[in-house]
Amino acid sequence: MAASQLGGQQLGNPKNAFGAENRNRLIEEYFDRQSVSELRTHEAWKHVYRLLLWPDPTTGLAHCYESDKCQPGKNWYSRSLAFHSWLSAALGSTPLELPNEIDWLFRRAASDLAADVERRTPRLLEAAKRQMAPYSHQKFPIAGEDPKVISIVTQALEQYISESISEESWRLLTLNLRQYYSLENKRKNLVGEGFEDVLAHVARRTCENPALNVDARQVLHDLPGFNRQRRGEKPNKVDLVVMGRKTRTLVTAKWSIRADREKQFTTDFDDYVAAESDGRPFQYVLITNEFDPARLMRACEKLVSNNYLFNNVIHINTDALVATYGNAPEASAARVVKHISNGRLVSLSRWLQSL
DNA sequence: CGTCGGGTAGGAGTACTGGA
DNA sequence: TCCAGTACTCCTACCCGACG
Repeated sequence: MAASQLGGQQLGNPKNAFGAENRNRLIEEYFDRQSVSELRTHEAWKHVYRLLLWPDPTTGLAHCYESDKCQPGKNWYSRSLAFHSWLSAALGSTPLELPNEIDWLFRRAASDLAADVERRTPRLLEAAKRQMAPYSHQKFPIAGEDPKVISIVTQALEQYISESISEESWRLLTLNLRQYYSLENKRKNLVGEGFEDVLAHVARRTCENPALNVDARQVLHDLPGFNRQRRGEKPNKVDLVVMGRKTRTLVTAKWSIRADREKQFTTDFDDYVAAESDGRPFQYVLITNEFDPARLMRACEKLVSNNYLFNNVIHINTDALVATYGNAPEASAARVVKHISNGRLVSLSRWLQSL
C-alpha cells in the first residue's frame, strides 16, 4: 500500500550493501583517502589486506586458514599467531590494534546493511502481520523466538537476574545475536567477487603503467582476440582481464582454494584457448591468498600439455607465507618456499611491477 | 517486485594416510 | 593397530542478473 513512497530513497543508501555497486563505491572512497606514497606499486598488497582481510572471531587473529583448524592447540594456531605477528609489524601496527587496521570493506558494508535493515523493517513487519492474519485463531511459533538462547543466557546469568525478563526483551536479544552471527556469512561476497573488484582497483591505482586496462568479470567472447564462440555455449566470464601493450592476461582470482574448485582451473583454461582468435599466446595467471602449502604447491606445479598451466602464481604477499610457515617448514611448505625463491610463486606487488 | 538458476566463498563431515 | 593431520567433497549462505 505504501509502495509509492519507496521511490524516493535517499542517496548513499544502496540497495545491496554487499553488492557490486556499493562495493565499488566503498573501494573508491577508500582509495581517495590514500596518500600518494601509499599508492606505490610495492604497497599494493597492503590495500588488499586492509580492505579484505578479517580477524577470525573465534581466535581474534587475522584469518589465514580455516577457523576450525586454527583453534588453540591445533596445528594452525601457531601459524596464525606467526601470521598475525608478521602482519601487525608489516602494517606498522600492534597485535592488539591490528583488527582495527583491516576488514575495512566489511565494516563499512555492514554499517550500510544495518541502515538498510532499519529502513526496511517497518514494511516487513506490516507484511508479516498480513501473512499471519489467516492464522490468528491459532497459537503459532513467533519468528525470532529461540528457547535455546534463552536457556543459555539464563543459566549463565541466573544469579544476577533479579527480575523476570519480558518476552519482547528476549526476542530482541535473540534477534541481535542472530544478526551478529549471520553477519559473518555475508563476508563471502566480499572475498568472492569483492576480491576481483579490489584487485582491479589496486591494479588501476598502484600500477605505474598508464596504458593498462583492468576489468573484472568481463564476458570472454567480448574481449579482443577471444571471439571464437561455439554456438549454444553459455557465455563465460573472466575473473580479471589485464590488457596492455605488452600483456594480454587472463586472471583467475581466488581468495582461497578447495580441491573441488581446482578442477575449474583447467576447464576455464580450455575455454580460453578455444576462444582465442588472434593466433598469439596469452598469459593465464592465478591470484590467490591461499595459505595451505599443498594447495599452493599444486597450483604452481599443475601442468597442461607439458607446460605449466599458470604462467605465474601470484600470492598477495609471499613474505607472509614465509613468516607463517616459520623457520622449520615441513615438506610441502618447504616446497612452496622453494617456489617463492625460484620465482614461480610471486607477490602481487612484484607481478604488478612486471606489467 | 519476486523468483530462480548460477556464481562466489568458508564451514565442516568423512575418508585417507603415514608414522609411532 | 591407532590416531592425528591432511585431503576430498559436499553443504550453506549470500549476491546478481534474467525474466515474468
